Amino acid sequence: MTSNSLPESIPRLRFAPSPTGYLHVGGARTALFNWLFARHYRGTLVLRIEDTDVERSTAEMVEGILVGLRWLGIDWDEGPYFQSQRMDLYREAAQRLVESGHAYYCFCTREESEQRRAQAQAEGGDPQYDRKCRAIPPEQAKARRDAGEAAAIRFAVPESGGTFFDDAVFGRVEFANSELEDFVLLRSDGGPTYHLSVVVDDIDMHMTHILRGADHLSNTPKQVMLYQALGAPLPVFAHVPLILGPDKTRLSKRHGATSVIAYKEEGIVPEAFRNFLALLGWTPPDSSQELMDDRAMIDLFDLSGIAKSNAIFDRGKLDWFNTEYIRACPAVQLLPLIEEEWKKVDLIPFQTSRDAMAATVDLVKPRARNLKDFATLFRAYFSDSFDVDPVAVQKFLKDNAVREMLVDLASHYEQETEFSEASTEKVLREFAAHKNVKAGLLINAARVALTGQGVAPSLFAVMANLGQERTVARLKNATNL
RNA sequence: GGCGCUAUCGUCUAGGGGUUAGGACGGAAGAUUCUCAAUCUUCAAACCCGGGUUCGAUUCCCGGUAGCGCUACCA
Repeated sequence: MTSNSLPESIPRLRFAPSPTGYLHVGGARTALFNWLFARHYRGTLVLRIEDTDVERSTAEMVEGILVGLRWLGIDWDEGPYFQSQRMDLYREAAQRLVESGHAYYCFCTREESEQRRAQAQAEGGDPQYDRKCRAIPPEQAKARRDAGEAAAIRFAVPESGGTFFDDAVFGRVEFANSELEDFVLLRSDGGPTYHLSVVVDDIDMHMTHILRGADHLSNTPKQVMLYQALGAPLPVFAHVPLILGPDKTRLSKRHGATSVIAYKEEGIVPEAFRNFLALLGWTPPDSSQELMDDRAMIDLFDLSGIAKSNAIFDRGKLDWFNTEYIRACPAVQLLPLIEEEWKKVDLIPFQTSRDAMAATVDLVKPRARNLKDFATLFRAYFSDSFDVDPVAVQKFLKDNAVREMLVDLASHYEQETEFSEASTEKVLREFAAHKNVKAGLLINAARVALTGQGVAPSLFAVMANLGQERTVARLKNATNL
């Protein structure tokens, strides 16, 4: 292990996912909190991959996590470190614990101990490991080891007393030691278990704050014992309540998307997702402040704002954040994301300049719910090949006389030398008066012909944006819808 | 089962010994009439239950209940 030479004033945090192939929502929120905390206090954020379970760890599994973090916009200062490359460290630590009497060799096979566990439980007894091997004298254990007998290393939990820690969000949490079994530190194959590798790494990497999901709350006393046995100071523990599905059970695939990438694919803007996630379990000092950019979240983030109770993932609220972000975001910033959506549907916009694209994005974005809308609902604003919503036709364009009036109107527009929002409106209203129909009738009908949709921005703004040529062509096409 | 944690509108939450219990999302109604998934206005909607402490508990304490978590040679 390296020696601790870092000033205490610089917080060191870590996000330590296991390589599950994708970044799930809960992990993303944990990562975000760590990131917000680290940035707020100008600390260091370390990424560490907990891949001690070799069977479940592949490069692709790791990549999935990184992809999720990158999309979310969470960066880190150190790492990624891989626990699989630090095995010696864990073995050494386990060895030291045996030597100091804090741990012992256990020769029970997994099957044996499981069998005895099951039996004890069946007899209504304690299902904990029966500590059989704890009684083996150290010299004898060593002899058996030297003879090549396979053994795990178990931590020797004190048989009485209690272990406590002061959690930054939950306060003091205390456990009776009798509740804790002699847990395995090092498997008989020489690989560390989670408890050993986390605390060895957290000590070695000088972590000052452990911000993680509350599912680790009950595990923490074991880790506290390890810190103590290893002679290391305790970091600040801060456990964060879990995110649940709408049915109040743990968020899982049953609830739909659990990978953050699924939200990218649904057209969610990363900033909006971050904002939404941050407010799941955290509230800024002014609780009425919900829409926040990264700067505001970083400035305001603090452990004191973290809730104790679990939160339910509310998709509706996420969509609201998303619409708010799209609306507030300048079109030029949105454009790269929108272009990705266009690519997916092979849409090549007819606009000849980015300024023109941006202007059109600005026109339609108040009605956008997600990025996909720009390639689907709003397709007609960027492409001449677009679908016409049959419901809209039914509602506004079912009358043949109206369709013909649109064609008639088109020829009026064709002759205009000016083609602005004001002039197009003037022409249409005068035309309607002539025909003795309500302007609204024509406006709604023209909307469908121009955009394929029953919902759109102000019609004349749409006309001005589309330009004279396209407006005329689409109106003339009204009889074919 | 044991242990731990939690409990305010449907959801995210604020608050806190005396409040009309606040905000946001969602919902409902209305306005606008050039559509609405835009905008504006209005409304409905909560302190889990039972004891205790107290002049007074939603708030503090205890118990219950419920939910979640942990209880692996997974992380």
